[in-house]
Amino acid sequence: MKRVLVIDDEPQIRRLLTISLGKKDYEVFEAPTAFEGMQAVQSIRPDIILLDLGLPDMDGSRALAELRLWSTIPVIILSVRDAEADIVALLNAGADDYLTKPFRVEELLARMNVALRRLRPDMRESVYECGDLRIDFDERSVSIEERAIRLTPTEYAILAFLARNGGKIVTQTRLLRELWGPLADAEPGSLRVHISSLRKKIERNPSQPGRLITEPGIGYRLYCK
Amino acid sequence: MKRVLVIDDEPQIRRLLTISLGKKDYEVFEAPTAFEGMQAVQSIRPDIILLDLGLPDMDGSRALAELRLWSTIPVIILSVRDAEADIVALLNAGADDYLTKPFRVEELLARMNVALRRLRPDMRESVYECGDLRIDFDERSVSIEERAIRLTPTEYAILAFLARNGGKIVTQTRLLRELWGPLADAEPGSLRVHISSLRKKIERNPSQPGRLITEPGIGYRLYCK
DNA sequence: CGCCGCCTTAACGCCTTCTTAACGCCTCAT
DNA sequence: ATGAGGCGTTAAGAAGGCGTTAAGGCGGCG
Repeated sequence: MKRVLVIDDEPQIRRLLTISLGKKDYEVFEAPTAFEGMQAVQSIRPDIILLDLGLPDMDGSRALAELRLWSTIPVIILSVRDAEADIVALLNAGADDYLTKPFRVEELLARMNVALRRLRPDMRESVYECGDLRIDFDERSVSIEERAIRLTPTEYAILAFLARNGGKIVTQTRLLRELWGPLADAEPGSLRVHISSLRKKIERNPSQPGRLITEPGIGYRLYCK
Repeated sequence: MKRVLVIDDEPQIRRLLTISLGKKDYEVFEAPTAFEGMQAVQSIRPDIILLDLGLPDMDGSRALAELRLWSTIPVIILSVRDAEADIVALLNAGADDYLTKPFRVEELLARMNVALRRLRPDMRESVYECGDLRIDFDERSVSIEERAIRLTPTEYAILAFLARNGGKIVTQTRLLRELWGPLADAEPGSLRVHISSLRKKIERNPSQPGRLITEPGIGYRLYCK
């Protein structure tokens, strides 16, 4: 569910966008003036902005320039003007796209997707953190108290799987299947060895685990202090 | 100085683009067919691609789909077709923009800037610097303590790819795909040799790497001191 | 044609990682 | 109390990954 802010002074355009975007998993917010639009950006924190150029109170390019002083939210310009100079100026001022009215709704949606798609990598949080233990799934790195821990592939796989299950109990069979695939007839013995060596690396006192907890007869879970 | 690959079968379009983009700090490469284009992406490693839809040997959307299997290089579609369905399909298939021929050159340049601007920040930096190691992506040159290092094309490709991934672990398979393309059945053995000779050039003590770190069982990463 | 630089392949040895087996501890049920 | 089974630990062996070197092939260039 993405939030989109429509800044346009024509009520019928806002209505059209509210309806058509509302059907497509967007939460739509409206602002009739640039001034109210700027305020709305602050309070609403939209994921993307649709900005009309013909606003009564402020030139669209001025509004965009001001916005770009402090925000990198994607902005798509909607305008009746089709002059190349306008388009170039707005795109260089930081707009992400420029559509000429009357625009086609499906195309607008596709172009909104493009603008949002390029944003993903920075937005995505892919770290597990719990006490002083930290797992960065992107970097594939593990650290305790800021100190990096070296794990073997299997050890990392176990820890990552338990972390992804967020403290819930994971049965042995599920872990075995996760590590060696559903077909392999995996030995529980091998798993026990990996658990042991993993504990040596992430537990203060490996003989009394504080994180990697055994649930007797069931499996294991990652306890978050 | 950015590299742009123009894939279009009409010589006059290629000529027009080569001239007008050449004036604007672009190094222009041309390919008349989708097939040659895909090969050129491999060898040239452009920063952005302009793709015509009306290619003789392959449908443009097919070409884009294949490219997107392994690459995220920005692609702008150039086409005579103006049907909404086409535009939406291409944008959803991973295109970054869509311009209808005849297009306006200034607008194209502005839209190319937008596409390049949206890249991850670390991707569009033209130099990588870390300790005494310095990589200039524009010049394709590498230096340590101000001393220039001579690297072979493959060595440079490995180092540059690791640097662009900013210290994160890069899987062997990803590195192999990056170097020899997605189709090639690449030999890990060859990669190991290149890594070895690369280390001889950039490491103080190649037998105990301080920069180009091996992550056993996974891949490599460039460690920034 | 011969030289040179680059890439690939193969061989070998080292080292990490995984597996297996043995043993001891604990818990629980009989 | 005692035996059985689950679990943790350790050590040893096997397997495979990785680094290195040398040799051969390919293409560019004088």
